[in-house]
Amino acid sequence: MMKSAQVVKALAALAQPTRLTVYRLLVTAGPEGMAAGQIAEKVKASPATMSFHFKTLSHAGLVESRQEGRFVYYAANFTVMNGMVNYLTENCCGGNAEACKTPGKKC
Amino acid sequence: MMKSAQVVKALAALAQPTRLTVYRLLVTAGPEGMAAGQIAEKVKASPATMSFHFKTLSHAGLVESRQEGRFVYYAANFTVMNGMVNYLTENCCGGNAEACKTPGKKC
DNA sequence: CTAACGATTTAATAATTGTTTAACAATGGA
DNA sequence: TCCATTGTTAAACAATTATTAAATCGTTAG
Repeated sequence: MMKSAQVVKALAALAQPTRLTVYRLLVTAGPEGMAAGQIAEKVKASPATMSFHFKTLSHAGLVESRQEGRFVYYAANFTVMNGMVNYLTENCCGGNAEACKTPGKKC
Repeated sequence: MMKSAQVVKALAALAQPTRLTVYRLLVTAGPEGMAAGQIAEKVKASPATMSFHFKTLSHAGLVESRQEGRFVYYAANFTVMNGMVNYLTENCCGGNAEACKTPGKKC
């Protein structure tokens, strides 16, 4: 089970428009990821701002990076996000799915 | 489809230790929810602080409230969280599940 | 080696967020 | 009605966060 502090960190990392866009971009890109500059261009942010955001996402464990020549590639890591979702939905309705009267929710 | 701004708001609402605890408490409590004071006692926060956090969660659409006598009951609303999760995982690996090499991830 | 390119770091600033205290509603029992 | 109970609101302050500009680090082509 993921620790509360790590979940908070992951949620905070995604709770920012630029980072949320970046993360979704990387989710779509798949395991190969994208180069930092390529992402920066897509989201229209300066290199320094991007580095700041990448650091936040990395520190939260949501993305991983690898150097390839002069480029740094970033790729999404789904493990933390899955852990986050599981943490949030744990013991829904006291573990009793039938008690869950919220329409559209599959406990 | 949920809008980016709303997803950011929901993520930000959950990206705080006290609010995350409160939300999980309400997820476990189910549709009946819990009284504000009962929650405050559980998470050891002052009434004013709780009101501030409830407002943040409500404004994000993550919880709903109803008055019952002198008590205000709060209950989790799963629709926004489901929308949030769908927004995050949309188009994983370019929509090609076989391209998803991340272990443990079910695209 | 030198210069250009891609990205990160640092320091400074502006904006946002969380907590506290005190004052203010609203409800219901005596 | 009076008063205790339950929560919310408002103002002030400390702490955190996002952005910018300038300097720096690594890599590779010439």
